[in-house]
Amino acid sequence: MADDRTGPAGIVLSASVARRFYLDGRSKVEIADEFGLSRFKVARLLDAARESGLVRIEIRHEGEIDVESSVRLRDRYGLQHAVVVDTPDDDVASLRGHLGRAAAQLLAEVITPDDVLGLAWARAVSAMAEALPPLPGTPVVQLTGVLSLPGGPDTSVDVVRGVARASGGAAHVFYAPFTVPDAATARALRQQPEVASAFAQLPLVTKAVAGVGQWAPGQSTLYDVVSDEDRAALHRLGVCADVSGVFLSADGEPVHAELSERMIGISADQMREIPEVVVIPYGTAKACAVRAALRSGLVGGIVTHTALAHAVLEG
Amino acid sequence: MADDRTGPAGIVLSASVARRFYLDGRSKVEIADEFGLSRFKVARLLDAARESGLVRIEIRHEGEIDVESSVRLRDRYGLQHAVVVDTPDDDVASLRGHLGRAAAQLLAEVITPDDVLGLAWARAVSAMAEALPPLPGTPVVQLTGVLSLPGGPDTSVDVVRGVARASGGAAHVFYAPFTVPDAATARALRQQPEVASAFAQLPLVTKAVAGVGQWAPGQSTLYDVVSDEDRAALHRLGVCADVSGVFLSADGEPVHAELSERMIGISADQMREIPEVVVIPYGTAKACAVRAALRSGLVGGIVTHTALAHAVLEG
DNA sequence: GACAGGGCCGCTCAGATGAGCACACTGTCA
DNA sequence: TGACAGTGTGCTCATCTGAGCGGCCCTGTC
Repeated sequence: MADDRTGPAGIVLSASVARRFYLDGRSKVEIADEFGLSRFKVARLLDAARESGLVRIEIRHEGEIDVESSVRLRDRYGLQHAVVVDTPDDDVASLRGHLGRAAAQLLAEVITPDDVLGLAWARAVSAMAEALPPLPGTPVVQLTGVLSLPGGPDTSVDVVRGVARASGGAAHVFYAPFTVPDAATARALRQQPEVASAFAQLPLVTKAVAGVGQWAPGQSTLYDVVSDEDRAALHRLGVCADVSGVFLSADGEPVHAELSERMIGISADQMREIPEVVVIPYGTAKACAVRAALRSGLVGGIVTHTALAHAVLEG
Repeated sequence: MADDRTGPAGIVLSASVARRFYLDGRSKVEIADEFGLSRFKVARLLDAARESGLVRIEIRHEGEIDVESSVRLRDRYGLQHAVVVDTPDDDVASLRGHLGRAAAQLLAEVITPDDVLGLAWARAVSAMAEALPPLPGTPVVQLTGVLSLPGGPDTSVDVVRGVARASGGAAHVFYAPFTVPDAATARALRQQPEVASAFAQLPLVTKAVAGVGQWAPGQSTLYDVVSDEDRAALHRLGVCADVSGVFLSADGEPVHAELSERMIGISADQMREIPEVVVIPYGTAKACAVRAALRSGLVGGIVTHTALAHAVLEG
């Protein structure tokens, strides 16, 4: 008859004890003395209170960052950093701005004076570059050739130059297109001193930022500029995603395509050597490509929005 | 530049660590190993996370009991038990039923086979008695004379008898009115064997249940049955509350009135000797009387509803 | 380049804590 | 009455934890 933990007195006692422990920060010994219980009894009451839901602990951030999804992404894919921004995604330009700013904050936070930054070309990377505060003398390396879109934003060269100018570090840039008509031209371009010099920096790059495309119309800038034959060929090879020109199958395996021979940019092997590659994907349609990128092991960081994070996690 | 705790990476790291610690129950050492930090750093992150509101701990009960108010009442007045029922208070009969059931649960929970139960008369005490499960052979003692209301509920005798019958314990009852016309009659009644025998049990009573009245029209059954002169006399003496016929000033001091001489019931001194007296007040109008009762030190337990609890705490 | 100031970090050690064990009590059955 | 399973409680000891202290690095100044 003595004490039934589910009765009113038990509930109120548990709540009192829980309040003292969790909110007032008292030790269990103090609480035991105060209530005339043994410290073991206090421990059991507290366990029961958590078990029964009387004490609820929630981890929630008031700001823009969706910590729940961030942590889940980080844990699920063993990432170094994951930042999920809780922002409406109906307006793509605004969304890209939000992600760019979040990525800029992330980069500013994790970069050290010893880092060498690599930048691939993507619209989200441009957005990030615009929001980036001056970095501590960080050298910046261009990872991909120029994919010029009429009326589009800055080219990869412009972005790298801009970031390096602000940081005061060296800018390792090269003027070459991302794709060329044949492999021989690509080989010749790679021999050019400027290109070769930039590529020689690749092993030194410690942090890089890239976009993610899905191999489908409107989901990859690269997809949208290559020929129908190239599109079909990569489809046949099972390409699902491209990360700055590195093609991946749905399960994250790098796919070497003939098109790769005709591109001036970082390879899968080179990307693997970079300690942390941060990607900035957006749009729920890209969930499959993002999963491929995260599974590939090439990517160590992600900045995205809630809807895509959910799509990736629930798939 | 290294780690700014307010940046996205810092927030997500804090959230990860907090999740591991608070939700997964890992130790700080384990977490430190997992994240490559020192356990001190983990401790600081967790402190900062709580400080900043990233981790929120709330104590809340899903059921009828308002644990927040219960704990506050209990702490504020140093009570042994406080149970605040979160129930609408527009219908008095229904409210009394809720409080009666809660009080019955409380009593059933805290009573032991060694206890002797005293019952004063109040409508809420009747409601409690109706909801009370059989107690373990508990003797029951009547604390107050009979206040008969035409068409009212059971008298104090009926209530005591009913509870004792269910418990299988002795019923110490007496048939005498609560108030009589003069002090001499009261003294004579107290000499009667039946009354004297019941009163002789008073020092043995370990738990009692009573109502609380406020000395105002409609706020005290006693007020409503005594003469205008008595009402005025007690007003002049500064009486604010009556707890089963024990009169209290607003600051909780017992007030001895001439009327007390003409009553057959427990005195303030006798009540003080009872280890725990539980009161069951309701109606926000009684806030002042309840405060007086709780301050008096005569009362060790309270069962009430949220609105009155708030009124008492905020006054 | 030297140096003082300030903040951050990890170490030490005493105190707090939890897992596991032993014991007491209760109600049940033979 | 006595044996016994089940439950609740507190003890022991190894581990975990936090306050305080001192060292280290970074920064700004001369």
